[in-house]
Amino acid sequence: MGTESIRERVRQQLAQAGLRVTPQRLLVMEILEEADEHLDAEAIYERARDRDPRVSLATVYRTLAKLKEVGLVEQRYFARDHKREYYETSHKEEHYHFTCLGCGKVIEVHTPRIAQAQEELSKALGLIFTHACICFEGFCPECAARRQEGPLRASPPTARGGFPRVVASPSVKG
Amino acid sequence: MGTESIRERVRQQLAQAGLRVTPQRLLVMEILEEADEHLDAEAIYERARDRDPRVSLATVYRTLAKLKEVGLVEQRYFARDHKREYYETSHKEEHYHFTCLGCGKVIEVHTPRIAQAQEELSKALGLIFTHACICFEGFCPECAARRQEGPLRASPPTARGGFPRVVASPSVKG
DNA sequence: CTGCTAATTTGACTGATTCTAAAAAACGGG
DNA sequence: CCCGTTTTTTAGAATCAGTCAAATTAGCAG
Repeated sequence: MGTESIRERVRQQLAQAGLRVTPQRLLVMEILEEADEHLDAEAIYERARDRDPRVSLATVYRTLAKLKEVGLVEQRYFARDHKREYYETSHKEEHYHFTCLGCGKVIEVHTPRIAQAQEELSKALGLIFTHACICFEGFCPECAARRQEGPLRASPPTARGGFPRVVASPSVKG
Repeated sequence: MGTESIRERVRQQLAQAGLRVTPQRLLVMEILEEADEHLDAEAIYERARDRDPRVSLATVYRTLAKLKEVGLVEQRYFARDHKREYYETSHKEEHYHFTCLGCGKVIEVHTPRIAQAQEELSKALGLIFTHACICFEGFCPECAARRQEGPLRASPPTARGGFPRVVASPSVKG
């Protein structure tokens, strides 16, 4: 799937959502689609500016807000560095995020338990769930193993400029 | 249980954690113990200052960080207004938080599913979970009912000065 | 082409949290 | 009870992600 077809699809999605199709919006969506990691506004801004100087940070923020509003992207928070908003496109299946405190890598995990919890709580207490913010942290198998030997310094490489890669993992069946 | 016995217990807890016992720390812990709601640093600061002017906001922040470090208090984020850190003492049983978008109230919910998810994921993927950040939002039964009639304005009373009460709820069995 | 409207830009602003350097207070030994 | 050492507190300045505002620009209907 080349850049052109991404642009074309995004163009349709934007139009369908009743949003104007602007170069900036296309660019932001394109960057998010291409990314294999979770990006924050600043990272998106940097990448966008490289390709088209007619983008400002404020526009990236506003664009992300719009895209989120119409459901094209989703906002995430990670346990560490909870104050930064990360974004990903929302076409992927339901998943949650696990941040490794050793290496900083973000692992996507799949489990039906969260949805199950919501259903049960909804039924038992009459609550209506509209949104959940779920994130986990701990150690990935590699870092856990390394922890056996020397005591691990708990300070992960706080990815400034080098954002943690996202790793998908098989799901756990309910 | 009077104020004195709280102070005495906290005094021991602090000493046991290897922390110096200062009036400010006792006061912060006391305020948290007495609170029936989740407080942020500023709210704690205001209450502390009323009782003892020798407290600064910076100290409240640093004290909370210390207390969290040794496990006496826990930090929470709520879905909306995720930029604010809320605190509660950590002697309560495992629970999660549900924020009502209608009235702003925070409901404590109990479910074994989250722990179950962590166990399963841990077993399946070799991950070690050390911490999780879980919060839900949606509508409480009352606000959900009200939503049937008129379309609900989704802007909840963003508790400045009046923080949402915490309501405990029965747990859902596994 | 003209004008209307929504979108963008730049730069200033906000507000929660953290840092800094100097002053004060707590602990342990004498 | 007093002292010296070490930690803590203080007040104010700094930081940093995110937001807002005024002026500018672009898209599109007529």
